[in-house]
Order: sequence, then C-alpha cells, then structure tokens
Amino acid sequence: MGEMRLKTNGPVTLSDVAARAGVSIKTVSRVVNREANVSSATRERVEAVLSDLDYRPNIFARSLAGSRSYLLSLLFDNPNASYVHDLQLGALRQCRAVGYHLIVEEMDSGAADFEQQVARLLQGSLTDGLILTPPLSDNALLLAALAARGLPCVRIAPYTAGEVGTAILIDDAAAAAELTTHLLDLGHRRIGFIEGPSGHGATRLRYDGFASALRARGLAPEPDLVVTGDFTSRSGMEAGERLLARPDRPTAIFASNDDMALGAMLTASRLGLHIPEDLSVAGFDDSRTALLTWPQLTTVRQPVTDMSAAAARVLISREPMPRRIMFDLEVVVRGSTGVARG
Amino acid sequence: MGEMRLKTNGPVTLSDVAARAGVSIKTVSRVVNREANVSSATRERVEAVLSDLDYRPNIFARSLAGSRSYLLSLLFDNPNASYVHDLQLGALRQCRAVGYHLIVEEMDSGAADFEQQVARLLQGSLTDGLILTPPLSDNALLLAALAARGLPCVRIAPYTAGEVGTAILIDDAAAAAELTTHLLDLGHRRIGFIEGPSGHGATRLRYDGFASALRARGLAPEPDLVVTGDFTSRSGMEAGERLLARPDRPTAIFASNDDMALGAMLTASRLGLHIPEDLSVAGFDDSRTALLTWPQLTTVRQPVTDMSAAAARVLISREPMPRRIMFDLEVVVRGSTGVARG
DNA sequence: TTGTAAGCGTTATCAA
DNA sequence: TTGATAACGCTTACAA
Repeated sequence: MGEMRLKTNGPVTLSDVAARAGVSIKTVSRVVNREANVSSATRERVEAVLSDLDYRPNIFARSLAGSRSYLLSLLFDNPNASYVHDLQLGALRQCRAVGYHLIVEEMDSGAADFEQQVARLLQGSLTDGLILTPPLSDNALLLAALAARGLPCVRIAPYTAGEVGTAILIDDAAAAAELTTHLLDLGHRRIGFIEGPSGHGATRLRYDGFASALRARGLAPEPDLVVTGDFTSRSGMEAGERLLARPDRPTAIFASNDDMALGAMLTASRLGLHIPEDLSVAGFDDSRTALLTWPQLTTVRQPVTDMSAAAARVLISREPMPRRIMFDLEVVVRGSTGVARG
Repeated sequence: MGEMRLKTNGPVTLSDVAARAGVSIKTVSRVVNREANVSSATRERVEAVLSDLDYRPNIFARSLAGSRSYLLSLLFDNPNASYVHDLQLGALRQCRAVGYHLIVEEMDSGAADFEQQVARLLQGSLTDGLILTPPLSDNALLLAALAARGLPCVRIAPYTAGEVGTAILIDDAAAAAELTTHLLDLGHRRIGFIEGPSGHGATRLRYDGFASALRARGLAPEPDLVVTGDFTSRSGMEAGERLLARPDRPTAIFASNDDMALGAMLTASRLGLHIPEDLSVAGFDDSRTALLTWPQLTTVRQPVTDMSAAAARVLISREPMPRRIMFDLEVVVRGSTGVARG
C-alpha cells in the first residue's frame, strides 16, 4: 500500500496522537508535559485525542531522551519486616499518585563485599533518587558514593547529621523522654531499658531520652537495668530474661522498639508475671506488633508511611532539596503500662 | 577540532568501547550479550576494553530498542508484612543475580476501583513479567487482563488451577493433614481450627487437609470448633476467645497461619492456660512469628523465598513457562504442641 | 565472522 | 505559538 501505513495495534505513541490531532509531535509532547506556549485551542484539541486514544508515555523512551527516569529506589537492610513494609507503602503510594514506580533493593551492609554492592547499585543506576532506610541512612560509605555521583537521596531517620541529601527526622530523644516520664508518673522508679544494636541511629537517641527523663527527676539510669537487643522479638525475650531474673527486678520495662517489647512480654508471661499489674511494658514505633499483644502496647507512634511518602515527594519534585524535614512523634498510652505496685 | 570529539565523561557507551577496541558497535553488542559468531580473538579484545572502561548497558536504551525491560514486578495485597517481605526477598535476590530489578506494586483488590488499578498498571506496563502473590494469584479480573495482553505471570500459591501463567504450588492440604495427624498422635480429639478468610486460596486447602486427617481416624470436624480469622494476630486472639470460652474447650488449636496462632496463644496465656500442658497450638508458614512465641510454634514450613526466587527465574528465562512448579512443605514440631491432658 | 543502517518513542535544539 | 530534526544508546534486520 505504499506510504499508507495503518497502525493496527501496539501502544499509542506521540506520532499517533499528532497525526490524529493534526499537529507535530512536539506540540503533543508540550501538552503531555504541561509546558507553556501552546494555544488553548490546540491544547484542548490535543487533550481530547490524548484521552480518546488513551495515550501513555513510554517510560523508556522518556528516560533515554530526557533526564529523568520516573523511577525511585528504596534501599533497605533491616531485619524488621513490618517497618520496611510500612516504609515501602508510603513511598509506593506517593509514587503511584504521580506516575512513578518504586524499585526496591536489598543491601547487606555487614557483608565484606558491601563496597562492591554499592558500586554495582550505582553503576547501573537508573533511578531519579534513592530513599535510604535505617541503618543505611547513616552508612558513610554509601553516602560518600552517592555524593560523588551527585545522586539525590533522602535519609530516613538518620542519627548523624551529615551533609548529603535530605534528612527525614523524628525527635526520638524527646519521645523517649516523654514515655519515660509517663512511667515515672505511674510511680515506677526501677525501670529496665532494652536498647537497640549499637550500629543503629535510633539506639543512642532513645537511650538519651530515657536517661534525661530520669535525671530530670533526680534519678539516674542503673547500668544493670540497661540491656542490649537487636530489635528482634527474640532478643527482647532474652533481654527480658536478664532483667526479670534479678531478685530486685524492675517494675517497668521500656524497650527501644515494639518487637523487643513483645519479646519481654512473652518472657514476663512465661514467668507468671501479669501485665500491667506486676510489670509495665512499653515499646517504640507503634508497629503492628503493638496491637498483637495483650494488653496492647504503650508505645511511641512514628509516622512511618508519612515519612517515606515525604521522602518520595522530595525526590520527585526536583526542586532544591531541604536539609531536613521534621516529623512529630506521639506517645500512645495503652493497657501495657499501669501504676507501679506497692 | 572538527571530527575529533573526545568524550570527557558521562557513562561509557557501546561506541566508546567499539572505538577503543577497533570494532563496530554491533560486535561489542554481540560480546555483551554473549551471542555466537564472534571470533575468540575479537571477543577477548572487546572483553578487555569492556572491563577496562567498566561498561554498563543503559537499561532504557535496551528496553526501548529491544523486547525486554530487565524489570520484573511483584504485586501484593496482603496484610502480612513478613510474608510479603520474604516473598520480595526471594525475587529480589534472584533478580539481582542476573542484572534485573524488581518493581513492587501494591494493589487493593477489595477497592471499588480495582479494575482501574489493573488498567493503570498494565497500560504503563514496563516489566517483562509479573509475580502475583496471594490473594492476587487467584484474582480472576487481574488474570484475565494479564492474559488479554499476553503478559507473562507467575502465580504464587494459587488456589484455583487456572489457565494463566505458571503456578508455584505447595501442597497445603497434605501438610495440613500431616500436622493434624501429629496432633491426633498426641492424643488430641477435640481440635479447634482457625481458618483464613474465604477469599484466600490457602484457606480451603488447609481446612480440607485438616478435615481429611480427622476422617482418616474416623473423626469429623465439629462445626463449633471451626472459626474464621483474617490471617492477622488480632483475629487469632478473637478466634481463640471464641474457642476457649466454651465449657468443653478444645485441647488443641490449629491455626491456618502463624500470626493467628500467636493470637490464640496470647488469648490462652491471658486465660491462664499453659502451653502445651493445657493447650497445644500449631500454626502454618514458619514465619518469623513462629520463633517469637514461647514455647516456639509447631508449624509448617513453606519455602517462601525459594518459591518467589523460582517465580523470578521462570519469568527471566523467557523459555516456555511450565504450567506448575511444586514445592515441598515440612512439618516443624516445636514446643507449642504436646501430649493431650488426661 | 563482521559491519551498516534503520528504527524504538521520547526530549531538546533551534529555526520558522 | 509551532514544527523539523537531531540526539539518546541500544537491538534487530540485512549485507558484506
């Protein structure tokens, strides 16, 4: 049929729309990308054809020709599945709302080949920006590599200030202090503290808040009542054993996250202690775990999905990135904490 | 400087390598893609330059020109964070091993606009294949849309046979029967069963296995001892309450997943029942939850990450997709089940 | 065995 | 306000 070539099927392209609307592809492109300098008459006509043909831009052509990929990556290296999951959800929903997609990458910052992992990740780098989740938010090697390549990144809940990207911050210390004060107000004086692993940013902040609240009341943290876990329930159980096996056991336990608090509760119930009559238990994060326990956990709500949604928003906007964004935390009092006995 | 154009920086491309190796870009392409018909001398020379310049193919150019995107998507709509997480991990690691990336998408199959969600997902479809996780593996609307567009998909643990894609199967019924037999062997005769939500594929299979094991011993499931949950711990707690409040309460509870089993255990411990002396509890999945409890849960191990890794492998291979791949399950006996009292 | 040339569907440049 | 036309970096015919 010579020149006459009818597209029978396949995805609708800019030229399909252009042909039908009687304009050039550049004009269609302008309309699609909401650029200026299109007469409203033309714009309307093109828009009609666009929705008529149900045009969808080809993300690969876009990325190849242009300077953005419409892809974001979220990096994680955290044993806490539900925390990672919630973080993903926030970013995912924000991405979807604006036509972006989310690529997830697992890193192993403890592995010997971490440097290679980073190199491999960035060499093939195909995303417009990275969302770093704890403990990656504080990984010096990763941050340096990102800075060297000028890749935009947002660090979720980092501990160190750092010069790179945007930090999404929550005031862990203030919230931990507030929760500790809640326990003090209930009459508790011997409070066990289960801290997180030392590499993790939140660990020190939460402990600092705990300690400062005690000091504000003229008390001091007792070294024997501070034990270390790794943010898993299992470690919380073990920490609970160490704390509760003591003859002068604490009347309350404050765990640095909900999973460890659950572990402590399981140990307590195994030892025949009733919560909150014999022992108050509090966690941190208000994860799903906090609702699984009985009684439900007193904890600190961290707006995890909001934080990761904000992270995605910052990366997508392509405007100058703010140094930091602060989120408020909230102490959530539930049934697991009560008046100290005696 | 006329023709002389020195690339000062920017990513290394095929032509950079070609120029340096003194061959055409097509030859370099052949080497990169391990195609035949390249003399070993040429191949070696090109490979040297390739690694020398640290060439990385541009995934967007590849996708635009070729027929694959080096991207897979994993769809989920499941409240169980750790199940989804483990599934992601398996797919993620498989992808990474072969230079693919994983895009995750959240769907809401209960929403009124689900059809639009599917349309939007597939219109912009940029991946080489989809991994469907329960309960999406059985979603008729989604499967039909996928089939209509000829998009390859792998269905993880579907309940219905279906004509579409590859099914990654586990013999839920056999495993549930085996676990039930374990309880019967311990002397339990009144066994409570907490089933999953009705939309979920595994729900009926696990119940069927439970029922058939009872029948094999001349017993029958008692309708009063079968209650429904939604796979969350919370629903397990509530189901536990209904089962254990009865005067003739069961001596064992078999929950269709670990989270619900944890819920039942929490209820039991609240009611002052000791496990396993007063009550045996068993779960299903061998998720992290199974190790959080005390005593640890007797459960069924489902090789979740292996299953999703296999799913990714099938999609990436581009060979004719098998109708089904079977995985073995394993009953894991731990401390939460014991000899029936009396 | 190797190379040439034509796309792939966009964005970007520059002229009209 | 518009539109040719050249990239973008690769794969895929097809030729040599």
